[in-house]
Amino acid sequence: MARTKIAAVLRDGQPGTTVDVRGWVRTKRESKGDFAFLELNDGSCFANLQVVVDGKLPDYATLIKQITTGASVAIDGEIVASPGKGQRVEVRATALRLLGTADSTTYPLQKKGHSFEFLREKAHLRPRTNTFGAMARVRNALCYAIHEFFQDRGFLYVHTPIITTSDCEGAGQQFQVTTLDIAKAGSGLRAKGSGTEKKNPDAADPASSSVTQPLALSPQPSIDYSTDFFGKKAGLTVSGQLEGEAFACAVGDVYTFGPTFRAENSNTTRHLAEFWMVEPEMPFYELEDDMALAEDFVRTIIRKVMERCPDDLQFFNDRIEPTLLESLKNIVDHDFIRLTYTAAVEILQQSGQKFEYPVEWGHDLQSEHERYLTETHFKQPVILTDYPRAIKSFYMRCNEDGKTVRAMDVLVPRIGEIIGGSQREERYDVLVERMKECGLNPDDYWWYLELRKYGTVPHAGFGLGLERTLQLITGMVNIRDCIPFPRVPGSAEF
RNA sequence: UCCCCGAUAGCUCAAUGGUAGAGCGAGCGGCUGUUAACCGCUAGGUUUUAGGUUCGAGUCCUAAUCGGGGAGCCA
Repeated sequence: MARTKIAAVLRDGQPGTTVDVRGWVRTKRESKGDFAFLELNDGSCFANLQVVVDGKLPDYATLIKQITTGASVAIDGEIVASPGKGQRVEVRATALRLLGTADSTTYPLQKKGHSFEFLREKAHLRPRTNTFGAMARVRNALCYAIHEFFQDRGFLYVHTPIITTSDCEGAGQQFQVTTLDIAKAGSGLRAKGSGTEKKNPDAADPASSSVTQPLALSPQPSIDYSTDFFGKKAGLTVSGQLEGEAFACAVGDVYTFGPTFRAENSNTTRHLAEFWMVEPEMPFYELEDDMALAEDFVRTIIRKVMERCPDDLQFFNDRIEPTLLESLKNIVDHDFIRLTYTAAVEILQQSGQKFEYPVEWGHDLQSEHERYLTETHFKQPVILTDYPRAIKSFYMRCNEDGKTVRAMDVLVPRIGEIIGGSQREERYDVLVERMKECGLNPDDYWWYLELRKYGTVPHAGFGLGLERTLQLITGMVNIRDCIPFPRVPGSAEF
């Protein structure tokens, strides 16, 4: 008999038919001597399958004692209508095989709730819990919806490199990739109190006195990268955008969807050192087209996950965030608010709200400002555009006012920025000037500039953080619970 | 990286500077077509680590480590 998944049994199982089901025991309720109930879960759906094990089965007394929370079993049985409440059908076991025990005195997952902090230390076992099983299915449904959205619209899925030698992607600190002998190269910045670190060569450089301290190895003046694997300094990608533009300016609408790495010492509920990002890039798009796509994208993928994972989302609504379904429906059903950065600053300044940081044109908006706009003022997602050029990246198209760029951020309640995008600067001369203005060397971007030198076109794109989207969709507070095995500063176990 | 808070039984948490406890989980027993099952009993501790103050420290002080929340960087 072929194994049947529990989702299929619960959805389609007809009383009178026989099945082979396998999975992990969530709980056992024993009726002395007579029979026992097993709650079986195989991850195929949120619900457990109730299995009734009769006391007359061979070796019942021995087996049932060894079947504890966490044990794995294979069961042949008959589907019967369930006389009890809570399930349409259940399985009456005719044969029971114990595949693996889980010693109840040491198995970490008990028949009770656990804190997420505790489960993060058991990342290999937490997918066996309600919350993380649901997260895995929602994450899968979300990724499916993302591909579907772009494929339906004729976008090409392109693979941009994970390893890059363009040290100048401009989106954050890179992890270094090297085959050089690290042991001889010095200690990382995380090594506290080591006297050797006092003479950091960057310490006196005002350009590096940003609030973000890189965790990557500090460059040693003596290192000759021409002897390294790629013949020059290499790192893990912080964005596939620049390479994405190369393909957008050749084969039309494209998107990338892959892992992204930032070696920033960010310790928040919204940051990971390794995360997944979706980056579409479209030729002949201007900012308005970019915004329209981004909005359609966010609303569509949320709607599809709601359609495909109703049980999982109901669980998140019941146990994690009571306003979840309401807020998701609000996003799906309403147009996003669109306004310029300048207009947003005016709203904030006239709000009468007391902010810890003052609102001033030219400064980037703080978390509290973004939250006020999305959670208090508009109570729905907001797309802000035309930010001051001084606080945005070099590749964003300059407006005629000389003060702003064609940038757009999609802000959502609870999470803040979920999408960052822009129309790209397609004018060669303007881009070169802008690079210099940002303190970059145009020579380092020679191939990126050639995209403007030869057959340049207006184009635009954006990036969406997958795990932040999962925070939005599931209501989970900490982004570390939205990725199977989180990587954050000081932590990459598993 | 900065600010704040925390670390006590397997888990979640109590405990005036003076004998370390509860709930849940676990083990055993009872009861029951049960479903966060229920009832009783039992076991379970170098109070994160290293120093210090004190007659005496889970409690006060210093440092380290780890964790959480907030901020910055950003997706």
